[in-house]
Amino acid sequence: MQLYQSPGRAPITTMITVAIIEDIKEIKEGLELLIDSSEGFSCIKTFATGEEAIKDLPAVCPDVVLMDINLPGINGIEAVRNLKTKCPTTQFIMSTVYEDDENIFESLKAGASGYLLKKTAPSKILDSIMEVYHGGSPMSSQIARKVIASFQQKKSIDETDILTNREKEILKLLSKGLRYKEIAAELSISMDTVRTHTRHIYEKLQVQSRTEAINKIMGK
Amino acid sequence: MQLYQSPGRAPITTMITVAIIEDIKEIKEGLELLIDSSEGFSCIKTFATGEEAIKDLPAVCPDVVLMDINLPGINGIEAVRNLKTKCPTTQFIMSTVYEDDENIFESLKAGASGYLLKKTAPSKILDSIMEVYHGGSPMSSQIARKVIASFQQKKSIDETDILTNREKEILKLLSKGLRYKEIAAELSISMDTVRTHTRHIYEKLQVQSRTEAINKIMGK
DNA sequence: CCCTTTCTCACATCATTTTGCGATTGTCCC
DNA sequence: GGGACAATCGCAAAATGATGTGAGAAAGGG
Repeated sequence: MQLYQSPGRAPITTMITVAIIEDIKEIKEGLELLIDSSEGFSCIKTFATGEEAIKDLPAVCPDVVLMDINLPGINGIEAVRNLKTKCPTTQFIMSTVYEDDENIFESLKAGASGYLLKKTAPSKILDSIMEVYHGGSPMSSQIARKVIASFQQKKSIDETDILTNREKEILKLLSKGLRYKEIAAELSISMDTVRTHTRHIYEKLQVQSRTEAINKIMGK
Repeated sequence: MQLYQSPGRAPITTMITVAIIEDIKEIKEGLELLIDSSEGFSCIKTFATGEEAIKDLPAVCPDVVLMDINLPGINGIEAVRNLKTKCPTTQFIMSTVYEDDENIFESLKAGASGYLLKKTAPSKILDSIMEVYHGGSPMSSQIARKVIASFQQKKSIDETDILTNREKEILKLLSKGLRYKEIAAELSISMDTVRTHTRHIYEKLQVQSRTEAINKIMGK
């Protein structure tokens, strides 16, 4: 099946082993063909569901796994979370149609190293497998920007200029989960003053609860 | 100075304006020449120190800034932190000889969108400027991996095995700041059930408030 | 079949938070 | 001095959250 391998060539010593988890039959077989027909790559296993992968993938632990996110039953993110612990050296590349922030971050946290859109060109897919195998993290620069943006969201409390210093101080303590009476004790002021500051904070941030205020300032 | 621009060609309408902050004269002039001699790019300003840039860059706010990290006086990261607020639309690409984790993250947090090593080939530098200008985040996949690694250290809610799936679900909504009644509506269950789940969550996490629970699970 | 876990719901009570309306004291600036 | 703002405190009502107790239904394992 090595369509592009010249006959008589010395055996490839560094064959990259790949597994595919993908529920759509056509896509799965397309990827399998792409990989098996490319020199230096071998698709050693495919699965249609996360459950099957969790059951049988650890026995082989391929170099790279292409994991669909939208799977029936347990999704690809959960599958990676589970499998990454059993196959720590395996590199996981998520595959999805959506460029959804939540999924991107959850995937990365779950242990994925790369993130590809399904519309990605076949040659790019092979590049990405190579890249992740060699310690890189393939992702479009658009996705990289989202990842970076999540860093920048975390403006530390002090950068907000709409709150006074005292209000920032109160908000910090609020975010630590202290109660009004504890904050009052901490700052040696009355509980009513804490109430007043909190009210002002909420008004300025346009929220109506502690958690909302924290989320608004700290970023998600 | 447009070395590579064919004579008689129609004027470029979308010229990308670039500024360079770099204390080593040779490198600075090399970059300047590279940019000015490339079609579609214009180096409108260069600085040898962060102080000068902070003083005079806001007047021009170029599309892209190449910022050296190791500058005398205030370093490139501080300079970006300062300049990004004054020129929010300007994209900053950090330039450095070291692939240092700490610097990478601090730069990104400060507002940089890309990260290049000084050994990067000239053509790649131009590519990166284009990329960052078009909303991407150019970085080597090695650096991307480091960025991703920092994500994986953050335990996500789902990794807690002491909570049931339903409880995790409730906690996610709690962390978004929703009220009990809103959570109940969201999950189509009664408010009392939300209360019960919340109580169990608190018992398992050994906390006694929403904020404490969030802090405990989300980590610092 | 029994036991455990999970998810569900109810009633009740107390604590805490959120919100409304005032008010006093400084400080800084025009 | 007048005005704007920041920080402090008080009272009080309404809303929400936290906690105790109990309990039924469904699922899964031994």
